[in-house]
Amino acid sequence: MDDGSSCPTDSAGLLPPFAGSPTAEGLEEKLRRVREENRRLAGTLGAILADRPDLRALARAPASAVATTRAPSGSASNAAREEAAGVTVEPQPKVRTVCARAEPADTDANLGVKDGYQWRKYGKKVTRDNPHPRSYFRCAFAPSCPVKKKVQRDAEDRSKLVATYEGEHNHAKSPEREFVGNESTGHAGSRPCSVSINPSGCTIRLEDMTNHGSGSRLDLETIRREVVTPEFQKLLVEKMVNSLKNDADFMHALTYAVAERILENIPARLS
DNA sequence: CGGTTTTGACCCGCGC
DNA sequence: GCGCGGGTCAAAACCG
Repeated sequence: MDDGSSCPTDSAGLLPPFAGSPTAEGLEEKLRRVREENRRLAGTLGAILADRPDLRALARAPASAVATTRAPSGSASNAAREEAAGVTVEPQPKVRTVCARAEPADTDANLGVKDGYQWRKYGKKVTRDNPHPRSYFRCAFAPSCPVKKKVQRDAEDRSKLVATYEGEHNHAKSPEREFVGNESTGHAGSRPCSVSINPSGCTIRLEDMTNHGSGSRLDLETIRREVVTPEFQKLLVEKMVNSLKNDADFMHALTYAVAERILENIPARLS
């Protein structure tokens, strides 16, 4: 799933898997049915895309430009907040895969704490198809939280990380880790920050607010009170929405996810 | 000293 | 039934 060429959510992902013994007649019959199905789907897709130039452009775009995952569904809003450092994401209710760029200094341990949640590593394993070890994480914020996360470097591209999330959090993000994300300083988690969103990179920059104004220093309690106010949160949400609206990559990923969701339902309607 | 990470051992599902 | 491989456990090591 590295460059998307083998991504199961490409055109091949529209085809249902087959089971049973692969006799020549059976395979020919399956091939014939697959071709018919593809013709029907192509026709339906063409009709859908006829009046949507943005989706047409997206359909032509390389799969690597959008997320690589198994059958996608659900809200794409998670995409924006996942993995602060240049990430393409597609969410899924139970299992979803996130691809991210790895900083050279990243270690297996700190790969687990970049998405706003607190992770506890409980295992490491070298798998057969990848020379890089796979790390296993559990959500450390709530002991009862069922979410697990697997992180492994891409077998061919060391700079690419693949994180697989299983389950959904049954709690809010850890407040202490909420501000983790300014990895260049490594101190953002313990300092009061302001939030600015970079529309081009889908990243949220956390700026030090301890030098607020001309030397006047805001104390932590003041900032905490400010941050939890509905006004601040509303402003933050509005800012995020505006930034995401202006982010072509995000909009492409979103429309791609919506298009795929629609296509998922087409075979059931036609049959 | 308590929490976290490491790592070898173990468990379990799956294919043959 | 057996072997393989992925996932998890748990004791030891490590770290702040």
